[in-house]
Amino acid sequence: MCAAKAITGNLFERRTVSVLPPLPLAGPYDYVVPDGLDIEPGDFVEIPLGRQTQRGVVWGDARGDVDPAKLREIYGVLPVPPMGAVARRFIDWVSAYTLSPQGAVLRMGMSVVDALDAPKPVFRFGLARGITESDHAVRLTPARKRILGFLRDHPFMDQADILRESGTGPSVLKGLVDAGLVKREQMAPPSPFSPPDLTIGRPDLSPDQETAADFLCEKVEASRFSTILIDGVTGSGKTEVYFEAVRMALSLGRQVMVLLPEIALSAQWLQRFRDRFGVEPALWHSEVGQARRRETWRAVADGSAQLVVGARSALFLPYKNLGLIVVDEEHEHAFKQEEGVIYHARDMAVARGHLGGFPVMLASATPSLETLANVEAGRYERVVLGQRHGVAVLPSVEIVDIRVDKPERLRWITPTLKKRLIETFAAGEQAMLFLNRRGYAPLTLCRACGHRFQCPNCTAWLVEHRAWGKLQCHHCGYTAKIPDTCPACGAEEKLAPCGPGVERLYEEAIQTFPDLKIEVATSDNISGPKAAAALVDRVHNHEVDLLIGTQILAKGYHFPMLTLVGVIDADLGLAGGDLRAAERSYQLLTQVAGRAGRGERPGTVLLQTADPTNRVIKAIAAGDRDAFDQVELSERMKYGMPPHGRLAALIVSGKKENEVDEAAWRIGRAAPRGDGIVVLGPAPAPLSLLRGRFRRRFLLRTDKSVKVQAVIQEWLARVKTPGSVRVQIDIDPYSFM
DNA sequence: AGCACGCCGACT
DNA sequence: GTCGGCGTGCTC
Repeated sequence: MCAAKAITGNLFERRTVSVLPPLPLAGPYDYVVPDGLDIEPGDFVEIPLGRQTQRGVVWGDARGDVDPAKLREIYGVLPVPPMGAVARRFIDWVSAYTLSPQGAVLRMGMSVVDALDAPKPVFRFGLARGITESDHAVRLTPARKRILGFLRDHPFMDQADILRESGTGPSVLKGLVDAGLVKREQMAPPSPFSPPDLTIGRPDLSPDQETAADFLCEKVEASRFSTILIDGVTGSGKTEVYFEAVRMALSLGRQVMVLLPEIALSAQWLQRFRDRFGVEPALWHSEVGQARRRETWRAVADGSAQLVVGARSALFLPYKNLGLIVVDEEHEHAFKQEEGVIYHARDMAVARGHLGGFPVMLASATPSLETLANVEAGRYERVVLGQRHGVAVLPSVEIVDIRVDKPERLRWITPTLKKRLIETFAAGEQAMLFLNRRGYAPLTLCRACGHRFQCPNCTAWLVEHRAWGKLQCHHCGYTAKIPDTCPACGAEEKLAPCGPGVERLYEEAIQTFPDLKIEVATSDNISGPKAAAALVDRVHNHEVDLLIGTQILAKGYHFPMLTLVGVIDADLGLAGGDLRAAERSYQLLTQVAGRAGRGERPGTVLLQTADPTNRVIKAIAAGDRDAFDQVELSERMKYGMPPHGRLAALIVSGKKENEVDEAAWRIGRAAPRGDGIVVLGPAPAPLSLLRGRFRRRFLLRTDKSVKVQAVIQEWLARVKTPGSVRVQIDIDPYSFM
């Protein structure tokens, strides 16, 4: 306790603390603790800020960097469990790592505005003890008798149940309460999350899986920080194995967080969870509604939500005693947040485990090179699950050279793929065509003048969506009607779609296979868990013969009768100068390939490519992940790129191009120099115009030993940029947009 | 993030 | 002449 508090009577000796509101301020602000208020670090408090009332977290001692006369008093403490010390240190750490304000990080875990209010009281009614009806001169009407009778059999029911069961109105109940025959009691609101059932026995595991599960359980029991890669091919049963670690953590009374990419599509994962633990986990993702978010937030804070399954933002919830994090599909780029606070959830999860002193498990069939490098360096441990569980055999992968095996004009299915599709359908099996392009055609141009439809806000083509009759920008959401005439030259009926999207592929498929049930699945028509579950049901019930879709089909699904996967354009992800293009493409295509033959029937994958000698294509066809990883790692090594060196990006953006250029030039002049530091730029960012903002980019490449954050902070402190120009910092960039 | 202050276009 | 657009800056 602060000594100043003891000295009463001196107006200037006040107790002061710093409070962090969930706002992108430079840091926590100092406040005065009113007399008699008991305040500890971590408490959620209500504070005045400007002319509004804000909420924040008591961060620690006052900073004392502002005129004491300016300090205002805290209004009071909010009725929620305080934020733990580890959670606060985690926010500080993420803030320092990503170079974002602490308040911006805090905001990600305080997005539920009203979760901090006192929960609305719950009342229960029961018979007043020691009082019999005859004791009182109370008229016992039939309605009153029904209520009393019901309460005798069912003590402490809520009002709605009593009234429904007794067929009376609220006034009758109130009359009984007033007469003293029934008492009303306020109850703590029940937690919406039931504790997992830990008595369900371990499922049958293969010897491999048993060994892995035991190893993971030991790690959980040790209650020490460690990072373990669960490395196993698609279908090897990674989920079942880490479920055993989850069970162990739960049985030790610790909370568990499982991070999944694109949570909306994990209906099958949830079913497996229900089967293993007999309850619903607490879900946390963008589609969870307001009321449920509020409940979940509180249940996480008070510990009654023991298992949280979420998208990356679940990292910042105020866990009461987190003891295990699992990052499933750890290589997924969906874990990288690209806006606001820019971070990679997998890396933050490892940091969270480090601060909290518990294990973090990363699962993948195609681990990221970063993670593999950490395994090689001994920082992460690894368990390997070598074989597909059960009888399923890995699919065989064949390359189809589209330069030799040419599709017809304006067609994309090669004769070989068509033949295999026919065979598959004849055998009563299902097939999937994979094309990672939404819409009808990625580009529309005028055959008369060459005009191309471009987004007015972004450096990007407008994608035709024939289903909506619209042209759409996939970066900013801009849409326009498809005109009849060319807006540049006025020519009629000269607009031509260029290249295929899934809609166009669907058109080709129904012409080729008019008698089949064909369905398209993209984020446009399969949005949310319900739509995904319905699709899964349709495929299972064989209401679909041929599934055409984008990357949303790549992961997680298990369709036993799906035996053929055709990748329409395996070269698609390989274009462009992106550092991770090869890795990403390898991972995506491997995941897609994993959809084939997961049941008893073996699967086949056909990769259509114009470059059969490409190392990514060859590696997938050979099924040789290690060889691919080694080549890719040595390529990265050659250029000092991650995981061998460190990378950070600065994006300078603004609405006026000349201001952005001017600011970028000044930042460039102040660029750091030194051993192991290379600055590239300023260059127009690959999307040099995005959502109406002009963008210039710097890439900072350093040796591993360099403190990138400090270098960038010193760099930006040397230049002043006008308020109209924004500088975003992306530590460990993934997207090069 | 709000909310106010402040300086340029279309209206009563 | 104002009403109001959102650009810019501040909140302990």
